[in-house]
Amino acid sequence: MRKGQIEAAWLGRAECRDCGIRHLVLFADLQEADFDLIHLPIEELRVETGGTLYQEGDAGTAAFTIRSGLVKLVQYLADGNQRIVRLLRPGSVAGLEVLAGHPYEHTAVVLQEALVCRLPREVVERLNRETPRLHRQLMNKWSDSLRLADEWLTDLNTGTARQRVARLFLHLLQVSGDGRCRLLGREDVGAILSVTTETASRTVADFKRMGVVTEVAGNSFTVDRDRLEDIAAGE
Amino acid sequence: MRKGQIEAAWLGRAECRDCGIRHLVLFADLQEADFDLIHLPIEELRVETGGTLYQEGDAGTAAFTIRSGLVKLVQYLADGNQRIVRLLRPGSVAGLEVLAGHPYEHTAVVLQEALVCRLPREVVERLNRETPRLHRQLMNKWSDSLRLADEWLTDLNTGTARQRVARLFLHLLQVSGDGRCRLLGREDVGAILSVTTETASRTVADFKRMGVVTEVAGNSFTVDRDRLEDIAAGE
DNA sequence: CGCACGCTTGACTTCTCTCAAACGCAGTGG
DNA sequence: CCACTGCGTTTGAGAGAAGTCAAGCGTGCG
Repeated sequence: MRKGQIEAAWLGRAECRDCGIRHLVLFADLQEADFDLIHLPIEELRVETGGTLYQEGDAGTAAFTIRSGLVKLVQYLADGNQRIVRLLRPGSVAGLEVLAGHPYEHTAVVLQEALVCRLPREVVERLNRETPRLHRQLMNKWSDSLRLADEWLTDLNTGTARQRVARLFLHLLQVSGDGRCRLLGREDVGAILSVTTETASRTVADFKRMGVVTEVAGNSFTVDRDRLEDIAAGE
Repeated sequence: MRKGQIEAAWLGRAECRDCGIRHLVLFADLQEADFDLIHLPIEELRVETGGTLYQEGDAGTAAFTIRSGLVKLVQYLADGNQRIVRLLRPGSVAGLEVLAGHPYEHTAVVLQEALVCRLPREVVERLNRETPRLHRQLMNKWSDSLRLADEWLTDLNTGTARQRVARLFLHLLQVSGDGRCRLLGREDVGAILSVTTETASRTVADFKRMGVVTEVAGNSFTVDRDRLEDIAAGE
C-alpha cells in the first residue's frame, strides 16, 4: 500500500512572484506583467518519501519544479528491474517531456521529502508562446537535464564498482556542500550504478571500515573527500 | 595526422527552402516568410569518416544538422579513455548546447561519411526569437536527445556484455531498416557499451560463429533479428 | 615487400553476480 | 515489557563473467 501511492499534501496556491528560489527555477526571468499570463493555478505540494509525482507512460498534464528534497527518475527494464536515470535536486524540472507533447518517460519517485510546484502544461506553453523571457530558461532546463544525463553515463557507469560508489558519494556531496551527505538505500545505489544490491552494500560497508566515509546517523555520512577522489580515479 | 583533423569539404550554401529532408529537421515548420530571417549563410558540408565537427570545450558558434551518415558524440574520461555518449543519425542536431550558451560538451566525430548543415548560432537564435514555429521543433530536438540519452543508459549499459552487443546491433538496425547494418570499430563498440575492446571483439566474433549475424562485407552485417532479440532479453 | 593497425584469440587474474543465510532495527501484538 | 515479524543491510562461499596482458592474424598502404 505504501509503494506507488501518491502521498502528496496540498500546500496551497504558489505565489511565483514572491518565490524564494525563483532565481534558479524556470520562471527566473519573468517580469511583473508576465505573471498575468498565468491563468491556471500553480500548486505547491509536499510529497513524502516514497511518493510519486507521476508514472512512466501517463499522459502528462504538468511538469514539476523541485523546490527541496530529492527525486529519482526511474525506468523499468524488461526483466522487472529498475534503472535510475537521473536524480533531481532543487531547481530541476521533472517531466519536461510533456512540454514537447510526450507522455512521461519516467516514473518520478521522491527519495527525500520534497516540496514541488506543479506547473500545468498549458501555463508553460502559453508563457512560452507569449513571452520570450521563458525561452532561455526553458532551454537551460533542457540543457541541464541533458548534461546531467551525459555526466551520469560517464561518471557513474564506467570503471569498477568501487570507483562508481566513490563517485556517487562525491556527486551527492555537491548537493549539501558541507562535507556531509545522505546516501540512498542500497537497492537504489545499485540501480544508479548498474551493480547488484549486494555489491553496493559490500562496497559501502568497505568504505565505512576503511574510514573513508563515516556514518553519523542512519545513512548520513561525513566523507573524506580526498581519499574518495583517489578511489574515484582508480586508487 | 588523420585524427582530430577536420576533413570537411564545403559543398555550398544550403537552400533550406528546398531541403529534401526538411520534414525531419529543425526547420520543419518554417514558412516562406521565415526564411527571410536567415541573414547568415547556412553551409552544407561533407565530412569524411574520422573528421570532427567540433571539439569538447570549444566555444560554440554553430549547431549542425546531420543529413546523412553517422556521427558519434564522445567525452574523454580522466584516464584518457573515451566514452561514446550518443550516436547521431540523419535528422538529429549536434551541438544543441551552444544554443543554451554553453561551449560544446562533446567531441563530434564522423563514423560514416556525413553530409551536415552548419547552423550558425545567431541564425537559430534569431529565428527562435522571431518565429514561434521554431519553438516546437527545437523543443522536439532537445526532447529527442534526452530520450536517446536515457535509452542509451537503460538499453546499452545494463545486463551482460552479450546482451549489450545484441542490443547495439538492434539499435543500428533501426538506422537502415532493411535487415542489414554496418557495425563500428571494436574500440567504438566497447566505448559505447562500457566494455573492453577485447570483450567487444570476442562477443561479435561469437555471434558470427553462431550465425546470429553474418558479415557480408567489411563490418557490414545481415542479422537474425529474432535470435538477437532473444539474446538481448537474456536468452 | 614489409610495416602498421585493427581484429581475434589464448591463458590467467580479478571482479561481480548469485544464492543463501544471518543480522539489526523498528513496529506490532501478546 | 518482551517476543515476533518484516524489511533492508551485511556477510559468506562458489560460479561465472569480464578485464588484463600478450601474442598471432589479416589486410591495406606506403
